[in-house]
Amino acid sequence: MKKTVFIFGALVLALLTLFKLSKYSFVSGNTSIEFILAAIAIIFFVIGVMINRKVLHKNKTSGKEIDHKKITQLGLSKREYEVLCEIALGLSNKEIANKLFVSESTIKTHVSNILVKLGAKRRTQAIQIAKELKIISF
Amino acid sequence: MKKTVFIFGALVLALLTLFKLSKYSFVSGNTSIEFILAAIAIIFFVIGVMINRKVLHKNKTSGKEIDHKKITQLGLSKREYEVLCEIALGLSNKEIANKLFVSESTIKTHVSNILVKLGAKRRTQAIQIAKELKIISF
DNA sequence: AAACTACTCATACTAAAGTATGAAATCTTA
DNA sequence: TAAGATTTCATACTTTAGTATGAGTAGTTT
Repeated sequence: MKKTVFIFGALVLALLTLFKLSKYSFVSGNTSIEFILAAIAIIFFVIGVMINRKVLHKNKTSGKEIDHKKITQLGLSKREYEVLCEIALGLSNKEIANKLFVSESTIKTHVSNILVKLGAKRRTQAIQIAKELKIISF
Repeated sequence: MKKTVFIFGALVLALLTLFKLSKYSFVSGNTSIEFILAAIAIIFFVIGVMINRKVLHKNKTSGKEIDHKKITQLGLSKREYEVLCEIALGLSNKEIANKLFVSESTIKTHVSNILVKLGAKRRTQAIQIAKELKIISF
């Protein structure tokens, strides 16, 4: 809300400034009217883009931003979270082990811990839960 | 690409039209310069919003609309697609069997066919591929 | 130093997933 | 009706996933 007020304030200020500038250059005759018009067009084009981006940004939270707080709340360690991301990519335990340069049994340990912490019975369910908690990007 | 060219063409045309209008009104003195400036500001503001919306719209398709054509292209039957959706929800074969009132071996057969048709080795990978192909909602 | 946490690894086991093959019933389409 | 696709089910098998337990190492905190 504060940002919206600020943006509209800046918008009004820009408008008034351009009015004064246009009148001044109109009197002095130094600056061409085309330049003023082009400047206004560009400025308001940019303002339109920026405002629209901010508005649409709020509706785009789904599947993008990750809730890092929830990760620590669940007690997931760095390594466990890493493994969780690889699971979501569809890799097997052996493939994850090769990717992270550890043994498969290590990955199995991590996976077991992940399932307990997420309250999941299977890795596929863990993916679904992680999605709902917004702790993985998809 | 064609749309981009069209939009920029319209943009240039609008600019030129406003230039002529402003000069005409400047000579005749009927219309105030403020009105012209405000009109330019509003028009380019709207143009900025519209262009930005079109650009962002392409990135917002993720996780919403389902590509039904691709489902048939892959040769997935109704039942197989049903099973695929249940897999994505994190259910086990036995749970899917109970939900759809069939035996577990039937689900296994479906799953095997799904994996072949999607080119996946595991059900977790099938979920990932189905996501990328936009054939499941998530 | 001792306690704690995270990470690592192994072994042995159970459970689930996935493959291969064959077969029967249903439904659609030529 | 015959051919083809879909759905269903079973059995036997291999592979992967997941559990339980124990244990060693490294880094951090008290």
